[in-house]
Amino acid sequence: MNGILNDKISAQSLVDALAERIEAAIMNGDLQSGGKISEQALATSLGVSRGPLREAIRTLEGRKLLLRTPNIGVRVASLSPGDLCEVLQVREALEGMACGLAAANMTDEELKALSALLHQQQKSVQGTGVYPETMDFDFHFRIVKGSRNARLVQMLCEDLYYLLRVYRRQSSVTPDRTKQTLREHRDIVAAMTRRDPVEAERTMRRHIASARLYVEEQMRETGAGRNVVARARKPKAAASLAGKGRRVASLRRR
Amino acid sequence: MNGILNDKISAQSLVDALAERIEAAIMNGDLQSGGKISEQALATSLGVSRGPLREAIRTLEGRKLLLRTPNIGVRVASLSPGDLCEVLQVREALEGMACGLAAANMTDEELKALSALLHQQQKSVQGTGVYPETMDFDFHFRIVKGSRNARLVQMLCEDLYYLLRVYRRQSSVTPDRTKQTLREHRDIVAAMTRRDPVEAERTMRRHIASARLYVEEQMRETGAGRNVVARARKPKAAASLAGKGRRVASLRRR
DNA sequence: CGGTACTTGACTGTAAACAGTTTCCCGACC
DNA sequence: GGTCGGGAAACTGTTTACAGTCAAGTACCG
Repeated sequence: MNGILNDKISAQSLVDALAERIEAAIMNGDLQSGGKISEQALATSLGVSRGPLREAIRTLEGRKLLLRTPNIGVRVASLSPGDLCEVLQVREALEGMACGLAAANMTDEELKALSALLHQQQKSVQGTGVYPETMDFDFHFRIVKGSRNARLVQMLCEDLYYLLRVYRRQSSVTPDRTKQTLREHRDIVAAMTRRDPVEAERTMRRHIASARLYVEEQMRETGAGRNVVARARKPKAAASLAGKGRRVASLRRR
Repeated sequence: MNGILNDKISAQSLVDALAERIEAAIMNGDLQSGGKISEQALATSLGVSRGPLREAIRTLEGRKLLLRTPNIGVRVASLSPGDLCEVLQVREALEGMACGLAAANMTDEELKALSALLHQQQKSVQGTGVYPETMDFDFHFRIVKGSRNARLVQMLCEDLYYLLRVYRRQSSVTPDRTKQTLREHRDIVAAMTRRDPVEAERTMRRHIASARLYVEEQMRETGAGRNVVARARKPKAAASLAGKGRRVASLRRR
């Protein structure tokens, strides 16, 4: 049974492994957002049967990464700029709360480490003019975990961050707000170091709100900002998820 | 939309119907929280096969109503008071945000209707000393919808409210805070009527925080407040979910 | 009498076949 | 030539069957 599919580790159940792979495929762009997915084709392509695949789809459906229309099929969610704004509002509320809690609950060591990370970011910016995305992720991740609220952590890190990463993929709107981001991060750390939950929440919310306002600005410029992503009907994105080597599956005729 | 939670129609697919029924069974207490459930037994009991049932379970798993341990089984989530506090913190953040948005985005008519609902609550309290739970739900529901943020609506109304209802079932901690609740509702409506988003958010957060503080108070009184609900190991809660009429299935020997 | 190992049983995880519905294409009719 | 109807293919939804794994109960040995 093993050897069949789990080449790496992670995901002790096939369903979880599938969910991860599909998620990755969406990130990669192997599965176009808005595109329809054929269960059969995807199953063959991944080298599994439809049972586990359907369960994996249900999982991702719960995370709003896939959308199902009864008797029609499943398609990859496409975030319009409007949707993105909604998500960012939610994130503002949640991560603001998280930051306030973190200001109260993080240990001094954790705060020191966070401060160190901030300095790294600054150094990276001075050197290359930009800093890696993972650093930003790490920054927010640490603060959220510092809230000591498991549910908050899960909602932010497992649900929202994924969505945002998908969006970043689909429309590479990576504005050059590096300098401002850095300034805002500094304010956040400052408030947290002062152990001031109210101010910590305020600065974090402002930080995220400024990202949202940027998107809204973009929306006003480029038309009403309803779906930028094509509402593709035909594409049938299923293919090209070449299973890890076996069964290349040259289906897809037509 | 119409009723409280349109449990009338909905569920065109078997999987969705199952998810709803299991959810209801958890509310009812037919499925004890913390209890283990057997796929096979539940499937027979509901008169369906394991495929759709497993998908329904995945769905509810995503909503944190069911927990799965690989190769062991699925059990109903049991919210400890600590968990409840976490959920209430999340709700405070989200619904605070929603209320602020609603103060800006609700129409005058909607505000007027909200105010009317508040008066109904007052009248009901004057008469019976208490007002129906549905009224409270309706109140919050309208405000959340008034935020005009679909994702916020979904997270609050489809995820959190269910969880809270499950909790209310499992430990009937229904404190008599009617009077205070009413006062807080009045403050909220007042702020919204003034179209003051900041104050609206603040009052709503205070409203939810006071519920959380009450729970924390209870926790301090009744021990450390780790799981009140028994970590039942044997119960095998599956039975007694008599299928929709057909196939009553008197399995369960042993 | 207690502990350990083995056997047995049930349940989860997975795959494949079956049934119902939708959609699309082609032909006939207006 | 266009439109409407019928039929076929494909896909989703569902059921059934099989294999692997875990847990508990029992028997045997120390």
